[in-house]
Amino acid sequence: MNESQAIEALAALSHETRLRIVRHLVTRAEAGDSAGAIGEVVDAAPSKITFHVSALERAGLVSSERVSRQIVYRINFEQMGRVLNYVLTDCCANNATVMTCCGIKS
Amino acid sequence: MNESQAIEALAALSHETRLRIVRHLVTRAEAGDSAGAIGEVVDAAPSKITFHVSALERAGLVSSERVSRQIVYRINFEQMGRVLNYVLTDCCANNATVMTCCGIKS
DNA sequence: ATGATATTACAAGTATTGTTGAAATATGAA
DNA sequence: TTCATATTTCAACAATACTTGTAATATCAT
Repeated sequence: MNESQAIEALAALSHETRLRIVRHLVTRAEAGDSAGAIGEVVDAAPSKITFHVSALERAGLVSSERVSRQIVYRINFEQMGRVLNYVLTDCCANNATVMTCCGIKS
Repeated sequence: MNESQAIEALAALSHETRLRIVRHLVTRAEAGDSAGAIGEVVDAAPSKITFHVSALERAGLVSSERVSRQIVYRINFEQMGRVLNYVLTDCCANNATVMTCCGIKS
């Protein structure tokens, strides 16, 4: 993960609706969820879901797969971890205080 | 840390100049650095530094202290850790894959 | 007080991002 | 093919964020 990828991911995460989408998709894990179902959970119109979920997908935080009439979105756990690792390592130089406050032991 | 604080912090981190400022202040640690010195390192005009460093300060990621004619800025390591912890815990439910990709053992 | 230095505040303009509703596309069922 | 459902695309608009240069403020030294 390079700087511009990290910036895109951080920007994608810095929005209430998108954070709600992420949280919901995390609970769905491998099952994922359709745009329509996501829209009901986060209470947003279809075009809004497309807009925000596209931002998450561009950032690599979410993947999509068409399943018949629906498009199923899934969270990309690896990418979420990479973003956190980028901030921790490339920005904070694995600072001990940051790691402790982040809840990391070693 | 609540959701809106996390969103503000993530937004603050999702900008090239601000990320450069953070990286620089991390290397300076407790010593911190003045606005002018930061401006030279990240190659930005004074008003630009004020604008971006203010965003970081509003997000609690940086603190400031006047020392004679200069204002010294310091990174807030605790807050950096809290943001990462928020994403890891409140958004990713401490998912094992996320933790592994983030470089966390336990 | 005056002048020099460091920083911030402001205003104007530009750019980017987000919202909304309507039209277009894709898929499956009758 | 025709209809219904699911999603995307688009255009117009609103709201934020960023940049730039200039003026204002704060501090220190003379």
